[in-house]
Amino acid sequence: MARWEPGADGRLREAALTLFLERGYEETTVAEIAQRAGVTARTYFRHFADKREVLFSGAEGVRAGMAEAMAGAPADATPVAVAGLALDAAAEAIGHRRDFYRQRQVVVEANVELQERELMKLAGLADVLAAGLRERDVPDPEARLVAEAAITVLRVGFHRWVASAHDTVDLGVTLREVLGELVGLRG
Amino acid sequence: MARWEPGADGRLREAALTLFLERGYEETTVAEIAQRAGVTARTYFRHFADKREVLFSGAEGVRAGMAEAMAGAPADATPVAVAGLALDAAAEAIGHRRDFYRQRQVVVEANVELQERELMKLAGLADVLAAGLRERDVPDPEARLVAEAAITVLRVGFHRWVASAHDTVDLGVTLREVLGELVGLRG
DNA sequence: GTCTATAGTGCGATAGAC
DNA sequence: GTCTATCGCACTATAGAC
Repeated sequence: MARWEPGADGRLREAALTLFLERGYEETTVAEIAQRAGVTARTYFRHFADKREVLFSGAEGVRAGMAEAMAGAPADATPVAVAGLALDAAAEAIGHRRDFYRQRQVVVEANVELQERELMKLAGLADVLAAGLRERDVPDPEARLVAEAAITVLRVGFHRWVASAHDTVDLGVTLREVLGELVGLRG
Repeated sequence: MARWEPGADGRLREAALTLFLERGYEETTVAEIAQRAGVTARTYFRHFADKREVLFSGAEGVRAGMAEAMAGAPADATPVAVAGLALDAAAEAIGHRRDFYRQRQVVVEANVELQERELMKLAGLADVLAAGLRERDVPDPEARLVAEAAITVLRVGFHRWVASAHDTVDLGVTLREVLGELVGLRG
């Protein structure tokens, strides 16, 4: 038998979400999460930079998907069209686990620290988008604005999607709808 | 002579910004800020909910200004026009102290925790905007989208403004420019 | 105004995989 | 032997409880 069971990372994530749902984020200590996952608190902090990060480690996959989608977009695509493809990729990375994100959302909405981290992760995605647009020679004032606008679409659309009463709602479709509404805005 | 000097609040704010600029946010303890302001750490936490909040207490004035501007907007104004008036009010509350916000920005950009709090304050302003639009009978999916889009304008425009090399740039003008760019976006 | 719990860090030791 | 994941302990500062 191995000295330790493999997959500490996944066990910690699952233990954390379960405990946060049962007793709340603040009322759960890192030591308790670690114990439930069969490791020590010191190991928790080796996997996650801080207590909150256990709920947000999925963002890396989204970043990668968006960057790849932008790099592969047609050369003549407009900035907004490129952002649309990046949003499609985000939907691809997120949209197949609505149950998980609904549970996670309950925890996040109950705690300000977690909301802060969520916004920071979204800001990081905006940076990825802006960098991807600049890579395609979109000049910086416009690249920044389109990137931030696309993240607004992601935030608003994601919220509609997790709050929706129907399982059948597709995240990708929702994001495209919101993007259409945004570019349709008039003063 | 009074038992304590008046304006502990203002002294704490000033002491905090000075120390954060000199030695960095993380390297400064609450006890040091309190000592420089002539109070105890306990008093610091009576004035500010946590260590970070000392840099963000100005947000309340912005909230109030935006809410008032929206309530006073013409009855036939479009949602985007109402958001524009709210942005004008935000510029009014912020724009006259560019030096302060430039210094503050140096501190915030050097620390992730502070960036998280900043994003949370902006999200709070989005809530104010959405509520103000709903008050004017703008239905909720649109109210939310316009509110979040306006905060995108505020974020992008504020950043251009503090980063500008010229003292003469006006925040209100900048926000109007960015709002125009956003509603001008096409797919 | 003091006391305490918890988050988070640094470092050395350990045990297995390769 | 090297590399990696873990433990265990000592330690500081925040933040809240008493």
